[in-house]
Amino acid sequence: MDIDNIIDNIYPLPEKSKTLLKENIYEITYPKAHVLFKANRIESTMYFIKKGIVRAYANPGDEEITFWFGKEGDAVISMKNYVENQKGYETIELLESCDLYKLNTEHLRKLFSEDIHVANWGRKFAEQELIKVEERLIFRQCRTAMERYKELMATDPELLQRVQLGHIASYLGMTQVSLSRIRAELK
Amino acid sequence: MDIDNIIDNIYPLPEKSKTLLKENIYEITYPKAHVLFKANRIESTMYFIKKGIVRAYANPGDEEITFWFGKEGDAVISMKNYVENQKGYETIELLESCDLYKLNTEHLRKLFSEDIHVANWGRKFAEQELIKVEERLIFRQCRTAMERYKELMATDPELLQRVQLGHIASYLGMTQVSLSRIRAELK
DNA sequence: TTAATTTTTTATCATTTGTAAAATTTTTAC
DNA sequence: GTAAAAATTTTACAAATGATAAAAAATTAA
Repeated sequence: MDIDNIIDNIYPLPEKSKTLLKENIYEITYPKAHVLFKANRIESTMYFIKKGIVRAYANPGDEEITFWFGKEGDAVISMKNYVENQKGYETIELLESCDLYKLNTEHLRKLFSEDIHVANWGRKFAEQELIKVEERLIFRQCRTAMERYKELMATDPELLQRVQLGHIASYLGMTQVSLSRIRAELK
Repeated sequence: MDIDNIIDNIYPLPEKSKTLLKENIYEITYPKAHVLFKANRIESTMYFIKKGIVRAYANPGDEEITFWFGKEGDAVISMKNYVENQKGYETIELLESCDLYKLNTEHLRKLFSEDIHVANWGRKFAEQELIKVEERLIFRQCRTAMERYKELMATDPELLQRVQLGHIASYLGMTQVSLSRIRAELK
Protein backbone atom coordinates (compact mmCIF):
# COMPACT_ATOMS: atom_id res chain seq x y z
CA MET A 1 0.00 0.00 0.00
CA ASP A 2 1.49 3.35 -1.01
CA ILE A 3 2.05 6.32 1.26
CA ASP A 4 -0.65 8.55 -0.21
CA ASN A 5 -3.29 5.94 0.46
CA ILE A 6 -2.01 5.32 3.96
CA ILE A 7 -2.08 9.01 4.83
CA ASP A 8 -5.48 9.65 3.32
CA ASN A 9 -7.04 6.59 4.94
CA ILE A 10 -6.23 8.08 8.31
CA TYR A 11 -7.53 11.54 7.50
CA PRO A 12 -7.53 13.30 4.13
CA LEU A 13 -5.06 16.18 4.18
CA PRO A 14 -5.08 19.32 2.02
CA GLU A 15 -2.31 19.19 -0.58
CA LYS A 16 -0.09 21.68 1.20
CA SER A 17 -0.17 19.86 4.54
CA LYS A 18 0.37 16.55 2.84
CA THR A 19 3.46 17.87 1.14
CA LEU A 20 4.81 19.05 4.49
CA LEU A 21 4.21 15.63 5.97
CA LYS A 22 5.70 13.75 3.05
CA GLU A 23 8.89 15.82 3.08
CA ASN A 24 9.67 13.94 6.22
CA ILE A 25 9.06 10.43 4.91
CA TYR A 26 11.32 8.14 2.94
CA GLU A 27 11.25 4.53 1.83
CA ILE A 28 13.46 1.82 3.20
CA THR A 29 13.65 -1.97 2.94
CA TYR A 30 14.81 -4.30 5.71
CA PRO A 31 15.29 -8.09 5.68
CA LYS A 32 13.30 -10.60 7.70
CA ALA A 33 14.21 -10.63 11.41
CA HIS A 34 15.41 -7.04 11.40
CA VAL A 35 14.45 -5.26 14.62
CA LEU A 36 12.72 -1.89 14.23
CA PHE A 37 12.33 -1.10 17.93
CA LYS A 38 14.16 -2.57 20.89
CA ALA A 39 12.55 -2.48 24.33
CA ASN A 40 13.89 0.10 26.80
CA ARG A 41 15.19 2.49 24.19
CA ILE A 42 14.16 5.97 23.22
CA GLU A 43 13.69 6.27 19.47
CA SER A 44 12.25 9.03 17.36
CA THR A 45 11.04 7.14 14.37
CA MET A 46 7.86 5.56 13.21
CA TYR A 47 7.04 3.50 10.14
CA PHE A 48 4.23 2.61 7.82
CA ILE A 49 4.24 -0.78 6.17
CA LYS A 50 4.20 -0.73 2.39
CA LYS A 51 4.71 -4.45 2.15
CA GLY A 52 5.39 -7.18 4.72
CA ILE A 53 4.41 -8.19 8.22
CA VAL A 54 5.85 -7.45 11.67
CA ARG A 55 5.16 -8.35 15.28
CA ALA A 56 5.46 -6.53 18.58
CA TYR A 57 6.21 -8.32 21.80
CA ALA A 58 6.78 -7.40 25.39
CA ASN A 59 9.00 -9.34 27.70
CA PRO A 60 7.95 -9.06 31.32
CA GLY A 61 10.22 -11.59 33.01
CA ASP A 62 11.38 -13.92 30.28
CA GLU A 63 8.42 -15.17 28.35
CA GLU A 64 7.81 -13.20 25.15
CA ILE A 65 4.28 -11.91 24.89
CA THR A 66 3.27 -11.14 21.33
CA PHE A 67 0.55 -8.53 21.48
CA TRP A 68 0.38 -7.06 17.99
CA PHE A 69 0.88 -7.90 14.33
CA GLY A 70 1.17 -5.21 11.69
CA LYS A 71 0.83 -5.61 7.95
CA GLU A 72 0.35 -3.62 4.76
CA GLY A 73 -1.04 -0.18 5.55
CA ASP A 74 -0.43 -0.37 9.29
CA ALA A 75 1.58 2.10 11.30
CA VAL A 76 4.45 0.77 13.39
CA ILE A 77 5.18 2.73 16.52
CA SER A 78 6.59 2.08 19.93
CA MET A 79 3.80 3.51 22.05
CA LYS A 80 5.75 5.16 24.88
CA ASN A 81 8.25 6.39 22.33
CA TYR A 82 5.66 7.92 20.11
CA VAL A 83 3.43 9.42 22.77
CA GLU A 84 5.77 10.38 25.58
CA ASN A 85 9.21 10.28 24.07
CA GLN A 86 10.14 7.70 26.68
CA LYS A 87 11.61 4.19 26.70
CA GLY A 88 9.38 1.70 24.93
CA TYR A 89 8.30 -1.57 26.52
CA GLU A 90 8.11 -3.49 23.25
CA THR A 91 10.41 -5.01 20.72
CA ILE A 92 9.21 -4.99 17.12
CA GLU A 93 10.73 -7.33 14.56
CA LEU A 94 10.07 -8.11 10.93
CA LEU A 95 8.51 -11.49 10.20
CA GLU A 96 9.11 -11.03 6.48
CA SER A 97 11.36 -8.79 4.46
CA CYS A 98 9.53 -5.45 4.49
CA ASP A 99 9.24 -2.28 2.44
CA LEU A 100 8.63 0.55 4.88
CA TYR A 101 7.99 4.25 4.97
CA LYS A 102 10.07 5.80 7.71
CA LEU A 103 9.46 9.12 9.40
CA ASN A 104 10.92 11.15 12.20
CA THR A 105 8.54 11.76 15.09
CA GLU A 106 10.27 14.91 16.30
CA HIS A 107 9.66 16.49 12.95
CA LEU A 108 6.10 15.21 13.11
CA ARG A 109 5.58 16.83 16.51
CA LYS A 110 6.79 20.10 15.06
CA LEU A 111 4.17 19.84 12.32
CA PHE A 112 1.51 19.09 14.93
CA SER A 113 2.21 22.41 16.58
CA GLU A 114 2.29 24.36 13.33
CA ASP A 115 -0.39 22.94 11.06
CA ILE A 116 -3.93 22.32 12.29
CA HIS A 117 -4.60 19.77 9.54
CA VAL A 118 -1.62 17.68 10.51
CA ALA A 119 -2.63 18.05 14.17
CA ASN A 120 -6.03 16.62 13.32
CA TRP A 121 -4.44 13.94 11.22
CA GLY A 122 -2.40 12.95 14.28
CA ARG A 123 -5.51 13.04 16.40
CA LYS A 124 -7.39 10.76 14.01
CA PHE A 125 -4.44 8.41 13.85
CA ALA A 126 -4.38 8.01 17.64
CA GLU A 127 -8.16 7.65 17.78
CA GLN A 128 -8.21 4.92 15.17
CA GLU A 129 -5.44 3.01 16.91
CA LEU A 130 -7.37 3.42 20.13
CA ILE A 131 -10.47 1.72 18.76
CA LYS A 132 -8.41 -1.13 17.36
CA VAL A 133 -6.65 -1.77 20.67
CA GLU A 134 -9.82 -1.57 22.74
CA GLU A 135 -11.58 -4.02 20.45
CA ARG A 136 -8.67 -6.42 20.78
CA LEU A 137 -8.78 -6.04 24.54
CA ILE A 138 -12.45 -6.99 24.66
CA PHE A 139 -12.07 -9.78 22.12
CA ARG A 140 -9.23 -11.22 24.16
CA GLN A 141 -11.59 -11.54 27.09
CA CYS A 142 -13.76 -13.97 25.11
CA ARG A 143 -14.14 -17.17 27.03
CA THR A 144 -12.20 -20.19 25.88
CA ALA A 145 -9.00 -20.67 23.93
CA MET A 146 -11.04 -22.45 21.26
CA GLU A 147 -13.33 -19.46 20.85
CA ARG A 148 -10.41 -17.09 20.57
CA TYR A 149 -8.84 -19.21 17.85
CA LYS A 150 -12.11 -19.52 15.93
CA GLU A 151 -12.62 -15.77 16.15
CA LEU A 152 -9.18 -15.15 14.71
CA MET A 153 -9.83 -17.63 11.90
CA ALA A 154 -13.00 -15.74 11.09
CA THR A 155 -11.64 -12.21 11.28
CA ASP A 156 -8.09 -12.58 10.02
CA PRO A 157 -7.44 -15.93 8.32
CA GLU A 158 -4.56 -14.40 6.38
CA LEU A 159 -2.59 -13.99 9.60
CA LEU A 160 -2.61 -17.74 10.15
CA GLN A 161 -1.01 -18.20 6.74
CA ARG A 162 1.71 -15.64 7.24
CA VAL A 163 2.74 -16.00 10.87
CA GLN A 164 4.14 -19.02 12.65
CA LEU A 165 1.87 -20.68 15.16
CA GLY A 166 4.06 -20.07 18.17
CA HIS A 167 3.52 -16.35 17.77
CA ILE A 168 -0.19 -16.80 17.09
CA ALA A 169 -0.51 -18.85 20.27
CA SER A 170 1.12 -16.13 22.34
CA TYR A 171 -1.05 -13.50 20.67
CA LEU A 172 -4.14 -15.50 21.61
CA GLY A 173 -2.96 -15.96 25.18
CA MET A 174 -2.36 -19.70 25.15
CA THR A 175 0.55 -22.10 24.81
CA GLN A 176 1.63 -23.51 21.51
CA VAL A 177 0.64 -26.97 22.69
CA SER A 178 -2.84 -25.72 23.47
CA LEU A 179 -3.16 -24.16 20.04
CA SER A 180 -1.96 -27.31 18.37
CA ARG A 181 -4.50 -29.35 20.32
CA ILE A 182 -7.28 -26.99 19.29
CA ARG A 183 -6.29 -27.14 15.65
CA ALA A 184 -6.27 -30.94 15.75
CA GLU A 185 -9.74 -30.94 17.26
CA LEU A 186 -11.10 -28.76 14.44
CA LYS A 187 -9.86 -31.05 11.64
CA MET B 1 -10.53 16.49 40.67
CA ASP B 2 -11.63 19.78 39.12
CA ILE B 3 -12.03 20.47 35.42
CA ASP B 4 -9.06 22.82 35.07
CA ASN B 5 -6.72 20.18 36.41
CA ILE B 6 -8.26 17.51 34.23
CA ILE B 7 -7.90 19.61 31.09
CA ASP B 8 -4.36 20.71 31.86
CA ASN B 9 -3.20 17.23 32.77
CA ILE B 10 -4.05 16.13 29.26
CA TYR B 11 -2.38 19.08 27.55
CA PRO B 12 -2.01 22.63 28.84
CA LEU B 13 -4.18 24.96 26.80
CA PRO B 14 -3.74 28.72 26.26
CA GLU B 15 -6.37 30.67 28.17
CA LYS B 16 -8.41 31.53 25.11
CA SER B 17 -8.67 27.94 23.89
CA LYS B 18 -9.45 26.72 27.36
CA THR B 19 -12.30 29.18 27.62
CA LEU B 20 -13.70 27.91 24.32
CA LEU B 21 -13.51 24.36 25.57
CA LYS B 22 -15.03 25.12 28.95
CA GLU B 23 -17.99 26.97 27.44
CA ASN B 24 -19.13 23.56 26.40
CA ILE B 25 -18.78 21.81 29.76
CA TYR B 26 -21.14 21.71 32.71
CA GLU B 27 -21.36 19.84 35.97
CA ILE B 28 -23.91 17.18 36.75
CA THR B 29 -24.47 14.62 39.50
CA TYR B 30 -26.03 11.19 39.03
CA PRO B 31 -26.88 8.50 41.59
CA LYS B 32 -25.28 5.08 41.87
CA ALA B 33 -26.41 2.67 39.11
CA HIS B 34 -27.24 5.45 36.67
CA VAL B 35 -26.30 4.47 33.11
CA LEU B 36 -24.20 6.99 31.17
CA PHE B 37 -23.96 5.05 27.91
CA LYS B 38 -26.12 2.21 26.67
CA ALA B 39 -24.70 -0.23 24.12
CA ASN B 40 -25.90 0.12 20.52
CA ARG B 41 -26.79 3.77 20.76
CA ILE B 42 -25.33 6.83 19.15
CA GLU B 43 -24.61 9.52 21.72
CA SER B 44 -22.77 12.78 21.44
CA THR B 45 -21.60 13.28 24.97
CA MET B 46 -18.54 12.53 26.99
CA TYR B 47 -17.78 13.02 30.66
CA PHE B 48 -14.93 13.61 33.05
CA ILE B 49 -15.19 12.24 36.55
CA LYS B 50 -14.92 14.82 39.29
CA LYS B 51 -15.80 12.32 41.97
CA GLY B 52 -16.88 8.68 41.90
CA ILE B 53 -16.22 5.46 40.04
CA VAL B 54 -17.77 3.84 36.97
CA ARG B 55 -17.40 0.69 34.93
CA ALA B 56 -17.74 -0.15 31.26
CA TYR B 57 -18.91 -3.54 30.10
CA ALA B 58 -19.65 -5.20 26.80
CA ASN B 59 -22.19 -7.93 26.12
CA PRO B 60 -25.12 -6.57 28.13
CA GLY B 61 -27.81 -9.20 28.55
CA ASP B 62 -25.54 -12.12 27.84
CA GLU B 63 -22.41 -12.58 29.85
CA GLU B 64 -21.24 -9.13 30.92
CA ILE B 65 -17.57 -8.47 30.27
CA THR B 66 -16.22 -5.65 32.41
CA PHE B 67 -13.24 -4.15 30.58
CA TRP B 68 -12.70 -0.75 32.16
CA PHE B 69 -13.06 1.16 35.42
CA GLY B 70 -12.93 4.92 35.55
CA LYS B 71 -12.40 7.11 38.59
CA GLU B 72 -11.53 10.68 39.60
CA GLY B 73 -9.85 12.51 36.74
CA ASP B 74 -10.70 9.92 34.10
CA ALA B 75 -12.57 10.61 30.89
CA VAL B 76 -15.67 8.54 30.18
CA ILE B 77 -16.37 7.94 26.52
CA SER B 78 -18.03 5.33 24.41
CA MET B 79 -15.23 4.63 21.97
CA LYS B 80 -17.15 4.16 18.70
CA ASN B 81 -19.35 7.05 19.67
CA TYR B 82 -16.50 9.37 20.35
CA VAL B 83 -14.28 8.41 17.44
CA GLU B 84 -16.65 7.46 14.65
CA ASN B 85 -20.00 8.81 15.74
CA GLN B 86 -21.34 5.28 15.54
CA LYS B 87 -23.18 2.89 17.85
CA GLY B 88 -21.14 2.00 20.90
CA TYR B 89 -20.51 -1.57 22.01
CA GLU B 90 -20.33 -0.79 25.71
CA THR B 91 -22.62 0.10 28.55
CA ILE B 92 -21.20 2.38 31.22
CA GLU B 93 -22.78 2.57 34.65
CA LEU B 94 -22.00 4.36 37.88
CA LEU B 95 -20.76 2.18 40.73
CA GLU B 96 -21.07 5.11 43.15
CA SER B 97 -22.97 8.34 43.06
CA CYS B 98 -20.81 10.56 40.81
CA ASP B 99 -20.09 14.23 40.19
CA LEU B 100 -19.35 14.57 36.50
CA TYR B 101 -18.34 17.15 33.93
CA LYS B 102 -20.39 16.67 30.81
CA LEU B 103 -19.56 17.88 27.34
CA ASN B 104 -20.94 17.64 23.85
CA THR B 105 -18.69 15.85 21.37
CA GLU B 106 -20.14 17.54 18.29
CA HIS B 107 -19.19 20.88 19.70
CA LEU B 108 -15.79 19.45 20.55
CA ARG B 109 -15.30 18.26 16.96
CA LYS B 110 -16.08 21.74 15.76
CA LEU B 111 -13.37 23.13 18.03
CA PHE B 112 -10.93 20.53 16.71
CA SER B 113 -11.36 21.92 13.22
CA GLU B 114 -11.10 25.54 14.28
CA ASP B 115 -8.48 25.76 17.00
CA ILE B 116 -5.09 24.09 16.65
CA HIS B 117 -4.55 24.04 20.41
CA VAL B 118 -7.77 22.18 21.01
CA ALA B 119 -6.91 19.87 18.11
CA ASN B 120 -3.63 19.02 19.82
CA TRP B 121 -5.41 18.66 23.13
CA GLY B 122 -7.68 16.08 21.45
CA ARG B 123 -4.67 14.37 19.96
CA LYS B 124 -2.95 14.14 23.32
CA PHE B 125 -6.12 12.85 24.91
CA ALA B 126 -6.41 10.02 22.38
CA GLU B 127 -2.71 9.23 22.65
CA GLN B 128 -2.82 8.98 26.43
CA GLU B 129 -5.87 6.74 26.33
CA LEU B 130 -4.05 4.64 23.75
CA ILE B 131 -1.12 3.98 26.05
CA LYS B 132 -3.43 3.05 28.90
CA VAL B 133 -5.40 0.59 26.78
CA GLU B 134 -2.31 -1.03 25.29
CA GLU B 135 -0.80 -1.47 28.73
CA ARG B 136 -3.99 -3.10 29.93
CA LEU B 137 -3.97 -5.38 26.91
CA ILE B 138 -0.45 -6.58 27.67
CA PHE B 139 -1.13 -6.88 31.37
CA ARG B 140 -4.20 -8.98 30.64
CA GLN B 141 -1.98 -11.43 28.80
CA CYS B 142 -0.20 -12.30 32.05
CA ARG B 143 -0.22 -16.04 32.31
CA THR B 144 -2.14 -17.23 35.34
CA ALA B 145 -5.20 -15.86 37.08
CA MET B 146 -3.13 -15.57 40.26
CA GLU B 147 -0.54 -13.41 38.51
CA ARG B 148 -3.20 -11.11 37.12
CA TYR B 149 -4.74 -10.65 40.55
CA LYS B 150 -1.39 -9.96 42.17
CA GLU B 151 -0.58 -7.45 39.47
CA LEU B 152 -3.83 -5.60 40.12
CA MET B 153 -3.19 -5.61 43.87
CA ALA B 154 0.20 -4.05 43.20
CA THR B 155 -0.85 -1.44 40.67
CA ASP B 156 -4.32 -0.43 41.84
CA PRO B 157 -5.15 -1.66 45.34
CA GLU B 158 -7.75 1.08 45.74
CA LEU B 159 -9.90 -0.52 43.06
CA LEU B 160 -10.26 -3.65 45.17
CA GLN B 161 -11.68 -1.52 47.97
CA ARG B 162 -14.18 0.36 45.87
CA VAL B 163 -15.48 -2.22 43.42
CA GLN B 164 -17.31 -5.48 44.12
CA LEU B 165 -15.36 -8.63 43.41
CA GLY B 166 -17.69 -9.94 40.75
CA HIS B 167 -16.77 -7.02 38.54
CA ILE B 168 -13.09 -7.34 39.39
CA ALA B 169 -13.19 -11.01 38.46
CA SER B 170 -14.69 -10.23 35.06
CA TYR B 171 -12.14 -7.46 34.54
CA LEU B 172 -9.35 -9.94 35.28
CA GLY B 173 -10.82 -12.55 32.96
CA MET B 174 -11.81 -15.17 35.49
CA THR B 175 -14.92 -16.33 37.34
CA GLN B 176 -15.91 -14.89 40.66
CA VAL B 177 -15.39 -18.30 42.26
CA SER B 178 -11.85 -18.44 40.88
CA LEU B 179 -11.07 -15.02 42.27
CA SER B 180 -12.44 -15.97 45.66
CA ARG B 181 -10.29 -19.11 45.67
CA ILE B 182 -7.20 -17.10 44.80
CA ARG B 183 -7.91 -14.59 47.54
CA ALA B 184 -8.32 -17.38 50.07
CA GLU B 185 -5.00 -18.87 48.99
CA LEU B 186 -3.20 -15.58 49.58
CA LYS B 187 -4.38 -15.17 53.16
C1' DT C 1 -34.00 -3.83 64.44
C1' DT C 2 -35.45 -7.66 61.38
C1' DA C 3 -36.11 -9.53 56.97
C1' DA C 4 -34.84 -9.63 52.31
C1' DT C 5 -31.43 -9.29 49.00
C1' DT C 6 -26.94 -9.35 47.30
C1' DT C 7 -22.26 -10.68 47.53
C1' DT C 8 -18.67 -13.73 48.79
C1' DT C 9 -16.89 -18.07 50.14
C1' DT C 10 -16.60 -23.07 50.26
C1' DA C 11 -16.92 -27.66 48.40
C1' DT C 12 -17.20 -31.03 44.75
C1' DC C 13 -16.40 -32.68 40.33
C1' DA C 14 -15.62 -32.01 35.26
C1' DT C 15 -13.01 -29.75 31.87
C1' DT C 16 -9.45 -27.04 30.10
C1' DT C 17 -4.89 -25.72 29.89
C1' DG C 18 0.06 -26.11 31.07
C1' DT C 19 4.54 -28.75 31.35
C1' DA C 20 7.77 -31.81 29.63
C1' DA C 21 9.57 -34.78 26.37
C1' DA C 22 9.49 -37.24 22.17
C1' DA C 23 8.05 -37.71 17.28
C1' DT C 24 7.19 -35.56 13.08
C1' DT C 25 7.28 -32.07 9.65
C1' DT C 26 9.14 -27.96 7.59
C1' DT C 27 12.69 -24.70 6.75
C1' DT C 28 17.40 -23.26 6.29
C1' DA C 29 22.20 -23.52 5.14
C1' DC C 30 25.74 -25.61 2.83
C1' DG D 1 20.26 -32.94 -2.32
C1' DT D 2 21.52 -33.60 2.39
C1' DA D 3 22.28 -32.46 7.06
C1' DA D 4 21.17 -29.44 10.67
C1' DA D 5 18.06 -26.47 12.80
C1' DA D 6 13.62 -24.80 13.74
C1' DA D 7 8.80 -25.29 14.08
C1' DT D 8 4.83 -28.06 14.90
C1' DT D 9 2.35 -31.87 16.58
C1' DT D 10 1.56 -35.59 19.71
C1' DT D 11 1.42 -37.91 24.10
C1' DA D 12 1.02 -38.47 29.06
C1' DC D 13 0.40 -36.48 33.21
C1' DA D 14 -0.19 -32.53 36.54
C1' DA D 15 -2.13 -28.24 37.73
C1' DA D 16 -5.35 -24.60 37.13
C1' DT D 17 -9.78 -23.08 36.23
C1' DG D 18 -14.75 -23.51 35.36
C1' DA D 19 -19.57 -25.05 36.52
C1' DT D 20 -22.70 -25.86 39.86
C1' DA D 21 -24.80 -25.83 44.24
C1' DA D 22 -25.18 -24.37 48.69
C1' DA D 23 -23.69 -22.06 52.89
C1' DA D 24 -21.95 -17.98 55.07
C1' DA D 25 -21.38 -13.16 55.32
C1' DA D 26 -22.37 -8.58 54.21
C1' DT D 27 -25.36 -5.07 52.64
C1' DT D 28 -29.75 -2.89 51.85
C1' DA D 29 -34.51 -1.89 52.64
C1' DA D 30 -38.69 -1.85 55.27
